[in-house]
Amino acid sequence: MTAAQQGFPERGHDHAACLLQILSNAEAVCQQHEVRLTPQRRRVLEIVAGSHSPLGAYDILEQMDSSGRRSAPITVYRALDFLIEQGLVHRLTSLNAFTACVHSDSEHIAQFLICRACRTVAELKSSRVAQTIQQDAEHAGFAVAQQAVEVTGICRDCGV
Amino acid sequence: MTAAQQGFPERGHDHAACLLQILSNAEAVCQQHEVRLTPQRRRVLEIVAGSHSPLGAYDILEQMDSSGRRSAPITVYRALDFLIEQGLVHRLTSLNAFTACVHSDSEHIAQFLICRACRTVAELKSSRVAQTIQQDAEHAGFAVAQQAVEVTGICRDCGV
DNA sequence: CAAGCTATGTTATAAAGTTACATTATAGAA
DNA sequence: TTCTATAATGTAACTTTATAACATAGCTTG
Repeated sequence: MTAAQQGFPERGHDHAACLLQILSNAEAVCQQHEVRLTPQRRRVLEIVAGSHSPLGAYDILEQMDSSGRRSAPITVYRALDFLIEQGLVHRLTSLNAFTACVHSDSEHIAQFLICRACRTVAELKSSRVAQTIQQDAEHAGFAVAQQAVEVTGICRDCGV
Repeated sequence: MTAAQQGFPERGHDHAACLLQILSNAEAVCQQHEVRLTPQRRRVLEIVAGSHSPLGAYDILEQMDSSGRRSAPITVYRALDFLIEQGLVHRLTSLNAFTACVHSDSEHIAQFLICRACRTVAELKSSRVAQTIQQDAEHAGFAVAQQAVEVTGICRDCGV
C-alpha cells in the first residue's frame, strides 16, 4: 500500500497518479461487479477523487457543467448512489458530503478522520475498531448491518 | 442503572417514569452548569424524550404547536443546540434526527445502535469502542475532538 | 429489430437548516 | 427600584440538501 492510500495524504503527494489509480481501480471493480461505469458516473468519481476534502453534491454539480450545460441535482445523486453501492465513494453523514474511497481494492469497513482545520478526510480502516463495535453491538443483541464512524479533530499536519 | 437506561428499552417499560427521570436529571444538569432550562428548551427535551425513535427537527416542531400557534424552525434548532451542548440530546447525523440522552447523569462517549425495523435507537456507551477509536486515531497522528458512531442493523426485539 | 431493462433528462417539490434583525425577558449593578 | 447588559425568543425570508414523478434515450439479448 502506497502512502497515498494510507491516512492523510503526504504533503504534495502525486495526486494525479493517485487519481488515476482510483479510476483504474473503479473500472476493475465495475467490471468485476458486472455494472457499468458510465461517463457520468466516471465523471462524478473523478470530481470527488480530485478533491482532498469531501465535496457536497452541489459542489460536484457545479464542476459537472462543462459545456455551459447545467445538470440537475438528481443526476449527481444518482451517480453517487451508484458509486456508494460499488464501494467507490463514501458518504460522510456528519458533513453531508462525499469522498472517494481510496481502499476500494479490498473489502474493508472504514472510519473517517475529519480534520476541522484543513477539512481533509482520512480513512482510518481500523479492523480493531470495526471488530470492537461489532462485538459490543452483538453483545447488546444487535445485528450490525452497517457502521458509520466519523471522528472529528485535528490532523497530524494541522496539529502543532 | 435501570433497564430503561441501558440498551433498547424493554417492551412496555414504564416510559412515563423514564421521561420524568430524564427531565429531573436535565434540571440538575442545567443547575450544575449554571444555564437555564427555559420552558421552550424543556418542552423540546420533553418531546424528544417522549419518543423512542429519533425525531427530526420538523417533527418536534409539529408537536410544539399547542395553542394553535406555530413556531419557526429556528426555535427548535436553537433549543436543540442548547440541549446538545449540555449533553442532554444527541444528534444522529445519519438520520438528520435527534434523540434524548439517557445517560446524561455521567460523562460518556456514546455510540448509537439504530434499528432498521422498529426505528428505535439505543446508546451503546462502550468505553472499549471509544478507547479503540481514540487510540487508533492517535496512532495516525490525529487528535480526536469528537466521535460520531452510528451503527445500523436489527435490534434484539426485531431479530428473529 | 423489437422488447425489456438500464440510464439519463426534466420539472417540480420536499426536507433540513440558517441568516438577519427585531423584540422580550432576566439578572446584576447603580 | 430602575437602568443596563446579556440572554432568549420572535419573525420572515432564504439557502442548502435531497427526492418524486414521469418522460426520453440507449443498451442488450433473444
